[in-house]
Amino acid sequence: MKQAVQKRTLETRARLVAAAKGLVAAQGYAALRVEDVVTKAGVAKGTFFAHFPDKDALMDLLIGAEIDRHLDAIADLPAPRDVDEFVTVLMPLLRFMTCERYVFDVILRHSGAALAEEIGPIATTFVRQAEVVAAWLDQGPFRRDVTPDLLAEGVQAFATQAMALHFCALHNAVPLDQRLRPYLSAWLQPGI
Amino acid sequence: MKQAVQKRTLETRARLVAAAKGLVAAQGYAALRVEDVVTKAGVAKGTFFAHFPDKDALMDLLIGAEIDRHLDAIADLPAPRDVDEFVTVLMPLLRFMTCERYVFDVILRHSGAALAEEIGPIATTFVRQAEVVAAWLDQGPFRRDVTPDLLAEGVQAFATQAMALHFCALHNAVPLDQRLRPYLSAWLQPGI
DNA sequence: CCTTGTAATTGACCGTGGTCATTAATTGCT
DNA sequence: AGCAATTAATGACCACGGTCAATTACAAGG
Repeated sequence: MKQAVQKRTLETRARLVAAAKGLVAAQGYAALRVEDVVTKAGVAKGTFFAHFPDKDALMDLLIGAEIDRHLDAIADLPAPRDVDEFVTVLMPLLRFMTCERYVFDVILRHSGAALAEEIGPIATTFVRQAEVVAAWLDQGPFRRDVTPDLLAEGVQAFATQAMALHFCALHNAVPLDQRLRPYLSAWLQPGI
Repeated sequence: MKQAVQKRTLETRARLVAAAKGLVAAQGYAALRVEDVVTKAGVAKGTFFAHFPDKDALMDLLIGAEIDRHLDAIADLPAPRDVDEFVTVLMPLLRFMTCERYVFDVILRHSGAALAEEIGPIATTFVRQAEVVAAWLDQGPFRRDVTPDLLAEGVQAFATQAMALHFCALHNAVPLDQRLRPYLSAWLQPGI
């Protein structure tokens, strides 16, 4: 007979997550060390891995939560009326996704799981993102020859492309939004 | 006064690369260990890092070379006449890129550098790939309202998206080419 | 063919993610 | 309360990528 989850377990997990959030706030994602997290949480190293399969799973959780916060804000907004507005509305989210090279890498690694059975926090946000975008696209002055779902997938593909290129263009600094706009014009309003 | 590169140096590097290629052929990319490479090459561990900044740089080299082989084959082919042919021609390359989850991750990490000053082997192949594709697009029955360069970037974006989704769809197995075709139809021939 | 400066090589060492047998805490049952 | 079964926590240990001061091989000038 299966036993219920112990209260202690939830507390420990909460302490680990809180410690991690504190450390990230102080020094960013890339600098996060499992050792530091367990020390700050006051538990042994092994305990961490009893709660998370690996460090990446914690990152998935932390970053997924942050993306969700941005999506909450975005979902409340009215549907954008053109590509410019579209990009503007998307920018805060994209800026977070590119706040650190490491963060973008984690997102890339986890976003792909969007169709798998056991999807993680980041993958879930990608599904949500596609839903929000698809809903917008249905209301705006955008092409109708393909389904909103396909259009939304394309938006994700171009956003990813723009973000990936963003990281190399350090010198040659084209801002992210300027990179994204021509992509989305061509994708959402071909021939215009 | 700067001295010329010693012959010994080139030999050592060649031995390292050869050892790595042998190991990859035997056990795949993900299982490659620096320790094994240096043992097989008959040098000390430190030597490896005198020749490559890190393990990733070796991977960049090995995978970049393999992508180049596929591009060589592709570049010789006549320009595809429609989307179906387009996808068919691209498939061998995409299949290699997705032969291992690890390989795809390495490619993602390095492809972004395509515009940076010091671009690595994989990033170089992405530039080449864009050139080949852009040349095709100029000859086929595809949209002309945007530049071939932009179209080619879009092809890369959609190919990446299709490959990323490919890895989650293990159960839900839609083949890669079937996933790519609707993307490219909508991108290259809107309204048809 | 020795001397001297530079480039290449070495391997002990470190940091960090991750494992696992052992120990401690908790719960359910009588 | 006492006992057995289950779950959580521990920390010594391992794997593997990467570092660096010391050593060796090399090439050029006298």
